[in-house]
Amino acid sequence: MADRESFADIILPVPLKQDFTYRIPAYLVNDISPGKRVVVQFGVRKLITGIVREVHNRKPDRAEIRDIISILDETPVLTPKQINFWDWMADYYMCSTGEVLKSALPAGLKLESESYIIADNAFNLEDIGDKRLKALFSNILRNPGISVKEFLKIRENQNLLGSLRQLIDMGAIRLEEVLRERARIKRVLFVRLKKTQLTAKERDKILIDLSKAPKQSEAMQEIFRLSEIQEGVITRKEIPFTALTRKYGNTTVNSLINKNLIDRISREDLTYNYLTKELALPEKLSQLQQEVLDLINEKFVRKDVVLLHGVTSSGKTEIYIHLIKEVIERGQQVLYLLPEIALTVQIIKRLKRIFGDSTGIYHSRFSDPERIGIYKQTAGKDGKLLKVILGARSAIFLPFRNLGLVIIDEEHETSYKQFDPAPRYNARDAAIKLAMIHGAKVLLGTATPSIESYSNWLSGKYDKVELNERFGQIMLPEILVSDLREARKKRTMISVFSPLLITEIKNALNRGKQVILFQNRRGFSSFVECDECGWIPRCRTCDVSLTYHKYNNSLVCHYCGFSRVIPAACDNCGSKSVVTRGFGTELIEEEISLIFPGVRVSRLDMDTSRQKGSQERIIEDFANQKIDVLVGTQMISKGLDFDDVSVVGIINADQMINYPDFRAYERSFQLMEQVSGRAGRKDIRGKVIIQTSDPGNPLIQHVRNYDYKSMFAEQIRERKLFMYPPFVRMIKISLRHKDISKLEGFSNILKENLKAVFGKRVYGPQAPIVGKISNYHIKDIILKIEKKASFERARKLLREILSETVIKGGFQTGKITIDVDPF
DNA sequence: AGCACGCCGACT
DNA sequence: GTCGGCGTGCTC
Repeated sequence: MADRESFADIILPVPLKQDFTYRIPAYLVNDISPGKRVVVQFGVRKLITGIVREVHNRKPDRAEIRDIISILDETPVLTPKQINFWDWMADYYMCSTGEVLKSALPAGLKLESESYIIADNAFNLEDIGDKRLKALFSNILRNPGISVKEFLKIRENQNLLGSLRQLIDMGAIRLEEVLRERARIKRVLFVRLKKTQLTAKERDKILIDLSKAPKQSEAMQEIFRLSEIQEGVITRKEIPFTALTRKYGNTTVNSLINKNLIDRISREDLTYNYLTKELALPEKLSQLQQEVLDLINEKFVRKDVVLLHGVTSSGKTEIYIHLIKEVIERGQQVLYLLPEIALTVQIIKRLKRIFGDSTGIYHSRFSDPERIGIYKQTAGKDGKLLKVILGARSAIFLPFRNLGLVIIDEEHETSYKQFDPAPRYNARDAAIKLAMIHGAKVLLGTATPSIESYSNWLSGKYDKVELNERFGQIMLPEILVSDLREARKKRTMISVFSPLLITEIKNALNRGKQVILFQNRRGFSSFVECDECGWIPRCRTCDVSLTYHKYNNSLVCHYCGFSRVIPAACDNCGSKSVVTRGFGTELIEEEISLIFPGVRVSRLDMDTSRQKGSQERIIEDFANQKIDVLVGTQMISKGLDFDDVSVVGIINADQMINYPDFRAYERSFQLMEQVSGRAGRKDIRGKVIIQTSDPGNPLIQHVRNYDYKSMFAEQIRERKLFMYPPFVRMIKISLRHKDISKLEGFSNILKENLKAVFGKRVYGPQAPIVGKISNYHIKDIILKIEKKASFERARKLLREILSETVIKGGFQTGKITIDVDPF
């Protein structure tokens, strides 16, 4: 080995921009390579895992360089393409590579040490003079091998760190860093024939030998049956151990093992990856679908990104399936992204039925071992290479070996954007970058394109294919508008329902059809108010009114979690008439069962689907006609196909349209069109009833006419006028401080410094809608950078100004977050 | 982000 | 006197 010292630049999971250079001890030099995980000491004692970026001989110019403690991987967990992708993400979304690491790796691959208290048994308790320390030490002796965290917990988090320090100084105890145990991977047992292949002759001999043990012979025949038989030759296959023991008993199977006929092996439990034994062929495409598929392939020759604009229920998924098939037949991998809420059992089953075990599912509801399994198999480890990955936004971080196609379904969905913590990335945009790194193609699918993607087509950056017919010529539902103002004036409202909606619900139920009611707000009501003086209970530490939750009769702050029981009387005037205002899904559900007694009504929102499997259960019950009316938030708008829904009611369209955000208009259109798409199937034309106080609103007309183009034209005019995307790129800088005057002072200094460079591109500082959260006051500054200007340069300048201003402006106690392309 | 250190006010 | 709150600085 070379006599020069070796070093490695390590990416550590901390929000610091640089890598950290450690020395590679001689005994590790041959094993280390970029992309592997290593254990290093960081700070005073903490041990953490980092990722090797580069191995080199350049000795850093600093006094202390620590050694790498150990290498965790035999083969890299990270490909060079991933490191490239991480760097891009950190740069574009203005965070550290370490923060990307935190989001990107499944939890089980990120180890952190914990401190354990080790008592010196030789130490004499009586040597401690201080009574308190003595008590503490004897407490430690009673809890051998306890972690500091645990110990603090049993001592009810009293601040004992100082006292522990004293005990360490006198030599009574010491702390030991222990890496948290790796995520335990479940293993399952299999048996298989001892020999790889058996001829018919060998098989018969075995059975003759076993003739005196009928039970064993029977089991052996079963094993033959479950193996692969071709022209009399038996090729061994792995057969679940428990399946055999259950049938033939433990001793029988063990005897076969002892007779050296079969082997028992243990494998990682990959049950989540097996499913269908029999694979189905993709459905035959309609002529129109086939034309669209051909067109997409044609467009891919010239453009890397194609937008598939297809109305709801036009059979986009089937087109995806055919496209996926083509790509994997070329030996490449496919990433199929869906918003979390659309990743339902329905779509998973559909894909697994076609692509079987080569399909991997990756999203937050899966356990850590499962995710690690998918992670490894995306790279082709564990003896298996996944071809199709169906996943939510974090699936973009998987170690693809040879990505050929990325499908981003429901590309307009806002949930592709990660809000907190950093990196605040948009998985749609990041996936396009990922595809570029791999030289892969991208298909964006949606019934209601985002304004950004549609204008990217107009500008020639993307290409576009349209699909304007629903599959099987089902008609788009008829959309009716119900004027709430008029109904209120005439006093014909029944609770929150207009007479038109009530009539349509009644008709549908009488015909044995189902109803979906959409309200994009969960809970019972949004807040309570004193009818006498107008007093509204608010959160003490956040600048919001408290939300009423009926099930536990409490008022809750949705920002910090503070809750109190609902007051019997007004805090302000003492009046007993404290009433609820606004409403959510919970109230609608209750009203329906009051107005239509005996009707089976259920609710699908975050509150009812928090438990694992409950979402699936509700959807299944509705699909199986066990529910008549389903009330839901936007969760019901995605990827669900029901055959017997004839009426969809949008309870309050104004709430969406008037939301103070520049995307509210676009978003309302998308939501209403998507929800409408749930109505009408085989035989009947569905009906959608939109309740609004503003029936003349052009947006309502566009929704009615399924007129995307007019909506787009109108919206793009406004975006241009008021300088919003896609004409500019925005960066939101959020400043938070407990001291409002410090916050105001600093935000003004920052604004001035930014203006000196960015001029009129700086907007704010302005308090957001919720101006205070958990006692932290908030101010936002927005930068709007024109499309034609260099965004890279803008980010660089911003970084410089920020670090300079923070140091000079005394804002070290404040918090700053940066959100690029915010929502 | 954690974590340790060090400086000040509130209690036994 | 000491506890513990929080501001400050550092991490190869």
